Formats: sequence, C-alpha cells, structure tokens
Amino acid sequence: MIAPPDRMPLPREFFDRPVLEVAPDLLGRIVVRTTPDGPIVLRITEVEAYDGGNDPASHAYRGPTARNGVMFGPPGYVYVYFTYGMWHCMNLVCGPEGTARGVLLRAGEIVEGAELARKRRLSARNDKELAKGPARLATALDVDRSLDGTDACITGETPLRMLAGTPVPSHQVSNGPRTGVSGEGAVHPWRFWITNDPTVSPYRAHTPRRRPS
DNA sequence: GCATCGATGGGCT
DNA sequence: GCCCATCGATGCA
Repeated sequence: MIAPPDRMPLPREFFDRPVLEVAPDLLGRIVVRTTPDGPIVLRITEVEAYDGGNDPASHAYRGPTARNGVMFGPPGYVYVYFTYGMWHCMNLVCGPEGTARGVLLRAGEIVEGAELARKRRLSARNDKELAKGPARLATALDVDRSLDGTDACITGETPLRMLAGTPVPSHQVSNGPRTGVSGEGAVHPWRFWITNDPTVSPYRAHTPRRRPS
C-alpha cells in the first residue's frame, strides 16, 4: 500500500527541470494506471534520460514528426512509442517545452493491482518480472499508443498519472550507460536505477544484429 | 542453468 | 536498410 503523503500528485514543475535532474528523482515515484478493471500501481525502479535534439539516441534528435510530436510539447505528458513490431515503451516528457527531453521508464515494481498486471504478462515467471524491462513495463500497465499525449500531472481518474511516492536517496542510486544505445550516444551514463533492486532489468551491452547471409 | 537464434512491424534516412 | 525488446525454441553445459 501507498502511504497517504506519497499519494500527492507530482506537479508539472517537477518535470520542468534539467532531464538529468528529473531522471534519478523519478526513482521511487509512483505511476497510477486506471483501467476499467481497477488501478495498476507501479513504483519506478529504473529509468533512462534522453536529451531531445542534442541526443543522437533520442527519437526527437531529427526534429518533430507525427510519432514524436508529444515530446516537443509541455512537460509532464506521456510519450508512448511502438517498437519491434510488437511492443510499446513509455516516456515522461521533461521541460522546457520545445526541447523534447524525456525519461524512458525501464523497470518498476507493481505495488497494487498485480493480479491485473499478471493477466497482461502471462510469460512472467514471478512478480519481479512483471515490469522488468521497458516493453514489459508498458505491457503490465496496459499502455499503448492510445495513451500517447496523456497528461500525467492532472488529478482525478485519468488513465495515467504520476504520484510523489518516496524519492530514493542518492546513495541508493546507481548509474551507467544506457541500454540498447549504440554510437556516440552510448558514452553517456544516463541510465539510473535503484541499487540492488530485484525488479531492475539486467544490463545488456548493445549487440549489433547479425547480417542475413 | 545459460547463450544464441529467429521472428515480429513501423519510422526514418 | 538500419534500428529498436521480448519470447519461445534450441543447443550446450
């Protein structure tokens, strides 16, 4: 259960800060996904920061498109993209507006509504795996492109919103290179996770695809 | 147990 | 044509 003080909404100003400040500060914060069957609540344990137009690894690097338009909007909104022909991944837009910075949610712990998450994650062998990995996290929360552009900073029964939760002190935060990022973007240690947390996805160095013969 | 492989589709250069 | 995450199958300990 979440203690009452932790149920305060995260104000939009939280996201209107440098993305490298916001990303580690998101650890321990709470995502509430309201579904017709009830809420699924997740505590964030692993994130990655993306620096918009300055970052070759960001979807926003080459400017706005129909897909990434939400990234260029105001902070506190949800950007959802479709990947690998099967999966979705979820980001929170950071400010200031127009810079297209954002944080990818990579892993979390389901703290409420686990029975709903399990129905969507039938291959998970235990509850620690329900949201271990960005596409697993989006699947567990029933997040797809229909939620792209959702405002996560308004109160009430919105489909998706952020709560304050309990921030993680910096001595419990680890950081390292981002997962699945190749090229010059790989040098930045912009992946942040809660040290020793069992729901954090294992690090995989970027492995180039083998060319078809 | 663990590594490796193939399959999946859209967005963009 | 390259780049993205995950899963089930397979092969090797």
